[in-house]
Amino acid sequence: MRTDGKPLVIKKPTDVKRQRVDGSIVPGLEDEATEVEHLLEEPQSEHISVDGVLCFGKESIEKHLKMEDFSFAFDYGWKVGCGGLDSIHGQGGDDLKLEVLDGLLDEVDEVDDIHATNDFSSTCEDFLLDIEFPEKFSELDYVPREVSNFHNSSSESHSPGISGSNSVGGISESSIVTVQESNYKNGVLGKMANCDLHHTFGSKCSCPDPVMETGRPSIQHDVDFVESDDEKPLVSFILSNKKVKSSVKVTKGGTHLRQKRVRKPTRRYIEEFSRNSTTGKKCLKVGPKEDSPQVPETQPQRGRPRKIVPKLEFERSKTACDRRKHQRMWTLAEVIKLVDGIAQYGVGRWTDIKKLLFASSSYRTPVDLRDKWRNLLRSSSAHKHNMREVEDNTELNVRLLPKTVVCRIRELATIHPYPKVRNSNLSSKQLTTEGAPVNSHGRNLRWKKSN
DNA sequence: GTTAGGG
DNA sequence: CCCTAAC
Repeated sequence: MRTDGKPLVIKKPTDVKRQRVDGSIVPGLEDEATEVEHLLEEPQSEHISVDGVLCFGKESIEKHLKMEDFSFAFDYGWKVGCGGLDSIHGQGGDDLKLEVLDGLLDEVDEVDDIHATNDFSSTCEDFLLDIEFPEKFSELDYVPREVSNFHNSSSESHSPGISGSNSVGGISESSIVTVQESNYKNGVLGKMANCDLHHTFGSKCSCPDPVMETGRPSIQHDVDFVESDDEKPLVSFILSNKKVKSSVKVTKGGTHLRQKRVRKPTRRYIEEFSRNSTTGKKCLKVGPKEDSPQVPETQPQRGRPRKIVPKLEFERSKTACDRRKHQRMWTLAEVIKLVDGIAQYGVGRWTDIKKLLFASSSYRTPVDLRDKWRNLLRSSSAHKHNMREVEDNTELNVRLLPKTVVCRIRELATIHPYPKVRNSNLSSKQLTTEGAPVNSHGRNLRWKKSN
């Protein structure tokens, strides 16, 4: 409801789509409807161009589409016989809607863990049960729009109550339909919905940047806009990750939109998006992923399951400088000490070397020793191939080391081949000269300290 | 907790 | 130097 008492009257259907109040953007009802519909549907199109979408509001996407771990639910109801949303929006929004649709479908394809088919179908099942449709949801008598692309993407699952209001004439009063989908991994739906919002309204969206709101309940933007139409469809729409709620209510007096807070996109999404945008590849496959390399649910997980640590994007933007805050250059004495330690204890006993030789150097961890040794091996290995340059003190770090130290490193390298820096002359050996067993990867197996 | 390996 | 999986 507008509080100023001056309802806006918008005549063009496309303009009805959004009104800016309080800096927020109100999605048009039909867009909402489209969104809802397509979240419930299975991508079918083989190849959908999303040119308009990807370029459209790109920044907004990156900034605003920040949703992870979102479970998602719709809660929308409508009044039937009111002429539906079609009467409100007419055909004007179809183009935009298609773009939104395409974007959504691409999202579907991009995200790893989406189980579009199964989950959607199950969702639709629930949906049907809740609202007691006389027919199966997907079989409802939806009349597709004139645009052929709709067929490509998803004409089947269009919500009849919203976009095809005439087809649900059997429902005479508003029904509240709740579709709860908590099984979604990585909150695909939430992401999609969010994406959709900003895909759709990115160009006009001037609302405050809603990024980085992970895990918190959403801010609710109240946005009003007035429909010129007499009918009063009611669409409310809940995005919930623990009750994140958005609702759009369209009444005669106006529309109430409570816009969810947006989450940052997943890391994968960002990578995918940037990859596609940089390579100029804007056509993403939608539908059955025949050769898609990213089908995580079917990939056998090797080894210990990774912890799912929600990584925030700004964590990735740490500079290399920030990452190496405590860098301390290795001195020649330290290197010699390390070489001595390795000669004495062997490769791999980094804690021993640390305790015995670097006890006073608290800043040198066993991992540091290991890394340094790895670098020394790498350098000395390269040194072998570029002897001249090294002797001329041109390129490598090893150049700063005395020849004797370099020779010792190389000698130790042959004795204790480090994985992946193994010397060719030792590649066939299965035992080191100390008799330390080497596993199939060339790794020294741990041996007793009494050795 | 330690180590390997990748970044 | 940091991170993480594997052990």
